[in-house]
Amino acid sequence: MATAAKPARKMSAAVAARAVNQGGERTRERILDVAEQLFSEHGLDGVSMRQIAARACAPLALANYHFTSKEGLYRAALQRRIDAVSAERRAALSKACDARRGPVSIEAVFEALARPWVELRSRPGGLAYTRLLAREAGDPAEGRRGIIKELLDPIAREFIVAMEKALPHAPRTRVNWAYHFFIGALLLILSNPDRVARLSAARCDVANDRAVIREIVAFFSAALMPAVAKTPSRSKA
Amino acid sequence: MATAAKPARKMSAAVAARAVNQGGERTRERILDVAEQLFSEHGLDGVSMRQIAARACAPLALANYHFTSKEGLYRAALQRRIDAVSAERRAALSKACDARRGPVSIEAVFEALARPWVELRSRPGGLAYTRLLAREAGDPAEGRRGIIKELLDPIAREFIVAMEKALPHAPRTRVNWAYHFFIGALLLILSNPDRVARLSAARCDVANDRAVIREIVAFFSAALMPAVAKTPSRSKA
DNA sequence: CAAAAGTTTGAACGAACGTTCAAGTATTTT
DNA sequence: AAAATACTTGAACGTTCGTTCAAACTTTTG
Repeated sequence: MATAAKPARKMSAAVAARAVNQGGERTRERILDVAEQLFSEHGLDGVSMRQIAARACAPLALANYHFTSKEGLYRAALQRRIDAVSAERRAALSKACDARRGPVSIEAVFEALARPWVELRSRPGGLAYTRLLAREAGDPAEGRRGIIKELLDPIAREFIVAMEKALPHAPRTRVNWAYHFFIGALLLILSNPDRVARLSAARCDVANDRAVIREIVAFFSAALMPAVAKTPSRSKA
Repeated sequence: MATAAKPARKMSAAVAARAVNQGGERTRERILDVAEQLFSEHGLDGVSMRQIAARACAPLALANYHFTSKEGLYRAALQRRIDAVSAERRAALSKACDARRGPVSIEAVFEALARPWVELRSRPGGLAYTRLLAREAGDPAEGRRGIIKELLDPIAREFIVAMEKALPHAPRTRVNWAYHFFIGALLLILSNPDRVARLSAARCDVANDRAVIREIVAFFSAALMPAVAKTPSRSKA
């Protein structure tokens, strides 16, 4: 029933591009843009289909035609960009793992974990998407919808494996905790950077992609690295 | 207007106890219990006043009589337990700071930060409350309501100061980031422990208060401790 | 005991909700 | 060109929403 509204089109590839752009594809994307924005700000239950349709300058019924239901639209908004980001993260991860230099660097793993998300913020619509996904990932009712489990759990396991590979002598338990601590820290920065800025004002430049990546990677690596390998840092000590 | 519904009662102290228990105070608390539970599960917009009233076995209008509005009920649920928890955290913090031994221990500060929250989960209704507050703290729209700013920002600043006192030689910026990373990690564990369990199964006993406190305190302390103080560990060097 | 204040109740208000439908236009296929 | 498919539209469906009101009941006050 959910697939009835969007059957795979059968057409010659030659005319596909024109048809896709002139057909319903564009307003469909516009609805997704608005849904991404509003859902990220107010959550699934905090926005109405009418608000989305109105801001997208589309009739209400069109949103249901394309996405079947409100939750269908929510899922579609979450799925739209996930493949691109996951591909970016996988590329960075395999680059970190298959490097010529034998040992896997934990810094490189953490960076592969964080950079695609952090830098997505400065791409058009990316900020809204990161907040949307961070909101869903932190939702206690997330398991009921199963979106995160479907979209993020597989790659999460890959990262945990990579972390264990980078830290072969560290206790598995600690590595697993480290992953969740890292995700928690990242989610907070993505979903509610305002509070970070409020409490730390000038000290934490939460809008600066490079600063955020540098700090979070350095911090979590330091927690896991053996003491000897730590750089003494340039503080007065 | 918001105060009109609940003027301070004038009565002799002798009969106060009986009156408070037999009067409206008990159903008021029952409504708050249900609101705490349902809001924590589904968020402010995911629950209706009718659902809350029905589960509390109270007529719908009574919830509005006691709390003026839906957001008033939401705020009241958040405010109900905050003072007790904050007092507990402040006590642990000042104990960590004013100890006879001169230097402040960063482990003690982190423990004062986390323990009251983690252990609150196993008290009646505490689990729901931690999720409720974690949900609010991670909400991008949190600033608009201002509840977190009012209830948690003051004590947050106290903890950041204590952390800086415990780590006088660490860069202030890093200490500030550390605070937010810690809060993010804690929020994720409190708000969505299901995913942690899903991904790490037996490895991370997220329901075990002592294990959670031990792991998070040890991990974040290790990240901030000067390299010299760390146990060398037997890794590849 | 009466007056006053505080609490409880059921019913109702208008507004907004998600979804559906039938009738339209545009595009693609045969 | 005709048939079929895809897309768009406005209107309406029935339901649920937060809030309000007036009339009860209960407790405290004088």
